[in-house]
Amino acid sequence: MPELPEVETIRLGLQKYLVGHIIESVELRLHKQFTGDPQLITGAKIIKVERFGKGLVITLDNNYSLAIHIKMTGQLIYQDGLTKNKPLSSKAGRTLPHAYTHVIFHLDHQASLFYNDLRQFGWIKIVPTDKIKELPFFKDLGPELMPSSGQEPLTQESLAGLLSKAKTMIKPVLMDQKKIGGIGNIYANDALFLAKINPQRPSNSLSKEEVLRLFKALLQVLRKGIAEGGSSSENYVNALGQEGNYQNHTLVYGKEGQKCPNCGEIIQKTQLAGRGTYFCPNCQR
DNA sequence: CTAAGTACCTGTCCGC
DNA sequence: TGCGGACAGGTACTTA
Repeated sequence: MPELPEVETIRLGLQKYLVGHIIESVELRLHKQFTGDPQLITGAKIIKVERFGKGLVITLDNNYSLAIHIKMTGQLIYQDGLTKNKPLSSKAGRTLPHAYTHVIFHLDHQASLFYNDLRQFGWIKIVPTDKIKELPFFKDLGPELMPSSGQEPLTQESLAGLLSKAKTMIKPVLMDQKKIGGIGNIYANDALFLAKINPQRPSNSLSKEEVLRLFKALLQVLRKGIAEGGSSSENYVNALGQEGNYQNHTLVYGKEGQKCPNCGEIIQKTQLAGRGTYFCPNCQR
């Protein structure tokens, strides 16, 4: 879920609702996920919200930014007098704050941004805006297929180049954020299915044809994910606390024992590099 | 350097 | 019904 399409959906919502707001105070209910002195950002105005891979950057007007990674179960939910009337998904907790709300940004005009995180893996860091790219996650992040903020997109040629350099299984290579930004388990499974490539194939064994199919498949599943507002198979919700729809459109992810949409063969599940891996043994050889 | 394994958390689901 | 164990998107760190 929080892969490129989910984080992009959150970004679109935050960009729409947060920009122009002033941060009046920061309420830390659990300190461990937050780094930096909240005093540095109180009174600052939010200028823009960008996404780099699965990471978010909220830029303020005082040369500081908030760098955020929601990892597995983080949620960023905006509420004000108007959005409060829209019901939150039960995945967002129905009413905020609750036991898993660890940070609250109190904004002007009685608005709030809630950070919920059941598993507490995510992080929020206050960083000088010109130092964002020095943070380990952002510094090492590889190029991505669908940049949100004007970076150069990963081309078919550069994908072919980086895949040819890796000898390990193709699926973990796709999910390596240092090589390609934004792809996680759900979309890696579906893209490999769409490209008819077995997840265990050595990365450098793909033909030119296969790399092209994979490139197109990755774009297709990521676009579909964004169009469906992300995947809420676990607890992902968008910036208004509502669920996405991609979980109802997955090709093979989560479909162990069901029929392949292509050939009718039974979809199998296995474990690859520690992650659940779904594939059609007939279509993906 | 790469690559594999494990840690970080809490909840859910499945089998006994 | 109750309980232990496996598993769940994703990095970050340690070990080999």
